[in-house]
Amino acid sequence: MPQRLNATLKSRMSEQSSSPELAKELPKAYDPSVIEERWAEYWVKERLFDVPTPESTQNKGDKFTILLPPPNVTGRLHMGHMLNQTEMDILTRWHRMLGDLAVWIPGTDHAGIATQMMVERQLKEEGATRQQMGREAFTQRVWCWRKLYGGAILDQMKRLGASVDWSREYFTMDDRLSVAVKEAFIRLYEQGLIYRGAYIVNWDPSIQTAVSDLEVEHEERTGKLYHIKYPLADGPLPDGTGSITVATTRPETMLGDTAVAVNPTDERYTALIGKKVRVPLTEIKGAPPREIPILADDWAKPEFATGAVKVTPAHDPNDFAIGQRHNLAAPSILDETAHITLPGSPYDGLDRYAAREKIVADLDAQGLLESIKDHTLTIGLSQRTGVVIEPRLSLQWFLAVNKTPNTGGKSIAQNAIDAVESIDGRKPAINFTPEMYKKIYLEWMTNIHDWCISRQLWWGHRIPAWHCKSCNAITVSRETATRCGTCNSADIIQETDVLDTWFSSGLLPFTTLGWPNAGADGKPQITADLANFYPTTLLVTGFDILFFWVARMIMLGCHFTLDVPMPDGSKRDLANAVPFKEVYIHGLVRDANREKMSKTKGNVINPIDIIERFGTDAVRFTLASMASPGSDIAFSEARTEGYRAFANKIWNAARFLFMNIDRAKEAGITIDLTRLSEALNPIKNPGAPSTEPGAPSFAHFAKGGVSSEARPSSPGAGANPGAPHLDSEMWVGSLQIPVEDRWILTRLSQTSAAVNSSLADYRFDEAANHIYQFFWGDLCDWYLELVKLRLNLGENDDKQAAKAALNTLTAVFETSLRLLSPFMPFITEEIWHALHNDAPPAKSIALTRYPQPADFPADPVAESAMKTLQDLVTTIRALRKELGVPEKESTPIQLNAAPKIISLVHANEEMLKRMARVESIAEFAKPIFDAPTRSTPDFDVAVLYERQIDIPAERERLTKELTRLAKILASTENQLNNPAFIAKAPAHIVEGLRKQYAETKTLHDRTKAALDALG
RNA sequence: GGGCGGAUAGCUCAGUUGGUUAGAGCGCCUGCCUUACAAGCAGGAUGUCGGGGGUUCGAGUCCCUCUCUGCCCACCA
Repeated sequence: MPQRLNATLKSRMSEQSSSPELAKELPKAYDPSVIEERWAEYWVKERLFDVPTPESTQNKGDKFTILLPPPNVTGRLHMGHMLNQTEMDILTRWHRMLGDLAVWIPGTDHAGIATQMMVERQLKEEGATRQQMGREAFTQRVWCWRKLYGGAILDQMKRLGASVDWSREYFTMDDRLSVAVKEAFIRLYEQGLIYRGAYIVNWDPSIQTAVSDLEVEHEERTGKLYHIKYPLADGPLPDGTGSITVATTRPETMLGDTAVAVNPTDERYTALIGKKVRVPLTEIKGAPPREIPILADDWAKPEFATGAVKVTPAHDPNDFAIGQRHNLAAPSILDETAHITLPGSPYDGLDRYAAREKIVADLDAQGLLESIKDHTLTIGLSQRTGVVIEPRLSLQWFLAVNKTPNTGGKSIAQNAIDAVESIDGRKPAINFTPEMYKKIYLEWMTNIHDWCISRQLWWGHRIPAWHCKSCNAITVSRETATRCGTCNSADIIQETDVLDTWFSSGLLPFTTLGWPNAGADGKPQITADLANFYPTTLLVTGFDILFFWVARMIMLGCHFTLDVPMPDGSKRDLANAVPFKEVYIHGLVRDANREKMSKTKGNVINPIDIIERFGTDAVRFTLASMASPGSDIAFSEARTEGYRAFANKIWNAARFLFMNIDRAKEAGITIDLTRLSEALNPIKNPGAPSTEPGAPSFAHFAKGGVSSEARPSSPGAGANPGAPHLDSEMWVGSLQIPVEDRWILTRLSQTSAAVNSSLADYRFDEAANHIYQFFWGDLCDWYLELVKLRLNLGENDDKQAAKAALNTLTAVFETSLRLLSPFMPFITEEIWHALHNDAPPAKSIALTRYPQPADFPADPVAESAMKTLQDLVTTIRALRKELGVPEKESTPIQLNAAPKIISLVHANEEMLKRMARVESIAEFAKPIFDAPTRSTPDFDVAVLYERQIDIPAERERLTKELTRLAKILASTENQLNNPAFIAKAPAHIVEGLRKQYAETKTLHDRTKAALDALG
C-alpha cells in the first residue's frame, strides 16, 4: 500500500525536491474522492478486519461481536443503512482499537417477497410469468439475478468504510444456513411448536401469499357501511317482522355468510334467535337462496348499527371464531386473487370490488338495501405490495409461541420475556437503549399471537414436509422423504410453501456462528465461533424491525441455544442464550425539514450522491453528530458542508504539521515518532518502565495480535502510573514547559475521557462534538497558532524549543487522528500513513490503540492559566475591534490584575503579542477608566489607541451590560439573603453563589465606573 | 380504542441524579486573502426553555393540566 499512497505526491516530491528524506506533502486541497476510494479498497484487499475462527473454545479476553442487519439482496443503500452502518462502524472500530477482538459479520437477506416480486416484474416485461416457467426454472432465474445484482448493496457498503469481516459474509439461502433453517424448523416441529391448520390469515391477493400480522399496515379510510335486509325464510313473525337487517362494510362477503348473529341479551331479537333467513343473491341456477340461522353470540354488539351481524367464517377472523363456536360451515367465496369463486353465480369471476358494486346494485333493485352510510374504517394494506389485504381462510403453518415444548422448558415467548425483564432485581440479560423500547418490546411479546410462518412463494426456504395422499399425514424430514412416515405410502408430495424470510433471519445470530453443528447424538454442539462470539455483544438497528427481527431473534435465539452447552461443557442459562446483550435502537433519517423521506415526495437523499459531493467522512460525521439516542435525524446538507469543512481543517492542519516537519528536518531536527507514540501510549504494565528505548509501542498491534495486557485502562480510570511525565527530557527538550503545551495535553486527556464515555453510552453526537470542539476550537484555533511562536528554525533561534514544540504538536496531532479515526476513517488513515512517511507501525490506524485519558497528565493549573490568557486575548481583540484598530496594527495595553495573573501574563507576553497584537503591557495598580476598558473577574484591561471610542455605542453596550449584571446581582443577593437557602442548599452551591456574587459585584461596580467615566 | 415520544436561538438539535449567568452547528451582521486552511480568521447580535398551575431554598429539568405535533399497537361488523 505505501507504494500506492499519495502517488500524486510522490511525483510532486520527485519534481520539486532532491531530498527524499523529507516528510510527505499533502495536496493543498482536500479531495475526499481520491482518498476514500483508495482506502476502502485497501481495507478490503488487505483483509484487515477479518477475524478467523479462534482455534480454541476457551479463549479469554474481550470480544466485540456485532451482526450487520442484513440488507435485502434487492436493496439499494439508503440513508437509514448509512446511519446504521456508521454507528456500527464507529463502535466496532472503537472496540477494535480498545484491544477487543472485534467481529462484525456482514451478509444479505434473500427477502422472499421483495425478490420474487422484482424478478416477476422482470419476467412481465419479457411477457412471461413464473407460472409459465415453473417453480424450478423460476428459482434458477432468481439465483441468476442474485448472482448478478445481489452484491450491489454490499459494494455500496464498502464505500462507507464499514470495517466488517468479509471472510464471514453470508447469504441467508447459502447451503450452510439453509441446513440450519431446516434443522430449526424440524426441531420446533418435533417439539410440538409448529402446527399446520386452516385459519384466517392476512392474504395478499397481489402476490398471492399469506403474510404475518406485522406485514399488514393499517390505514384509516372513509368507507361505507351498508345495511342489508335478510328476509326470514319462514315468513314474517306474528308481529309482522319479515326480515333482519345486518350491517357490513364488505357486502360481497355475504355470498359466504353462514349465519346472522345477535347478542343474546338483545331483546329486540330474542324472538328471532333460532329462525332462519335467506341470504339474498345466492340463488344459483334457479336453486333457492341459501338459508342460514340467526344465532346468539356475544360478539354481536347491540349498540353497533342494528345489532345484528352477518357471519362469514371464511373471510373474517371474528366471524371465523363465531363459526368455530357454533360449528358453522366456512365456504370460501374469494379465490387467491380476490375474485369471487362461486360457479354458477352471476358474480363468479368478478373482482371483489366489481362484485361489491354489482351486489349493492342488485340489493337495491330488490329493495333489500336499507341504507348506505359513510363509515370510517381501518383497512389492512400489504406492506410489500400496497394492496388491500383480504382475510382469507387457508391452510398455513404456524409457530406456537405461547406453548410449552413437549420436551419441557418454557414457551418461546416466555423465554423472550424473561431475557429482557429484570428478574429478582438482576440486570436483564438483554439491555435496550433507549430504554423506552424495552417497554414496547415487552408489551408486544406479552400479547403475541402465533406466528404464521408459511408463505405461498417460490423463493425461500421450502418447508421440509411431505403430505401423504393416502392417509393425509405429514412427514417432516431432514432428508428428502420418499415414503409417508405414518402409513409408509409412497404417494407423497412435498409441501410447496416456503418459510417467512424473518424465520431464517431470526436465526442468524447463531447460525452465522456455526449452529447446529450436530454431534453424533444429533444434538447441537458448541463451535469455536459460538464459544467465542455468542451471545453477540450488540445489535444496532432501527425501530421499524423491532418486532420483525429483533423480537424474533430473541425468541429463536433463546429457544435454540439454551441446549447448546457452554464452552466448559456446563449447561447454558438464559443470560448466555440471548442472541445479543445489548440492543441500540436509532432513529429515522429524515430530510432537513424533518419530513420522512419518500419517493412520492421526492425528498429521498441518496447516500452515494451525498458522499460524492462531500465525502464519506463528512457524511459519517454528520450522521454521528446528529445521532442522539431516541430522536430522529433531520439530515441537513448545510451541516454536512460544515463537516466537510472540518475534514478540510484537519487536512490543512496536517499540511501545516508536515510543512514544519520538513523545515525542521532541513534544519537538522528530526522527531522520533516511535518514541512519541510510546510516550503517549504507555502499554499498561505496572512495575515496568513505560518507556523502553527502542520498543515501538505499536508492536503488539503491528503483529496483529492484541494481548490482554495491552488492553488500555477503562475510560475514566485514574492516573496511570505509566503516564509520561511532562518534564521528561524526551519530548519537551527542556524543563521549561510552556503553558499551552500543558494545556493542550490536558484538553486532549479530557477529550479522550469524554469521547470514550460518550461512546460507551451510544452518545455518538456527544462524542463527535467533543472531538470537533477539541480539534478545531482548541488544537487549531489556539494551539497551532501558539506553537508557531516556537517553530523558529533560523540561525539564532532556539532549536531545542522548536524541537520540543514540534514534538508535542506531532504527538497531540497523531493522538487526535486516532481519536477521530472511528468517525472519519478515511482522512485519518491517509494522514496517519503520511505522517509515518508510509512506514507506519501498523497496517492501518484502525489497528492502533484508542487514546485514553490516563495517557496524559491532568493539569488543572495549566488549564486555568490558559483560560485566563484566552480570556485576555479575546477581550483585547474585542476592544480593538470596537476601537477600530486596523488588524495589523499593534497597540499597547494596560492591565490591572492580581500579581499572580500579572506574572502569568508577563511570562506569556509573546502569546499576547501574536494572538492579540499587543505592543506592550503596562500595569496599573488600580482600575483605570480613562481609556476604553473591559473587566472580567480576573482582570481589567484597556487598549491604548488614539482613535476615540464610539461613545454612544459604548454607552449603550455598557448600559446593557450593567442591566444584565444588576439582574444577576439582584437574584443572587436575593438567594443569599434567604435563610432557607443558606440552611438547605448544599455548601458548595452556597459557596459558589457567594463567589459569583463577589465577582459580579466587582464587575458591576467597574462597569458602572466605566459608564460614569464616559460622562 | 390503548400506549409512547416531542415542543429550548431564524433552522436543526444538546442540556446528565433539580443547583451558580441555558449551549452547539448552520444561518445572520461587521472587519480581515494574518504564507496550514476564504471549505478560512477575528469580533458581534439572537431565547417570557409551548400555555397555566403545583412541589421546592431553588424548576428547561419533578408532578398535574391544557394546546399543538409525531409515532407505535389494536379482530369491532
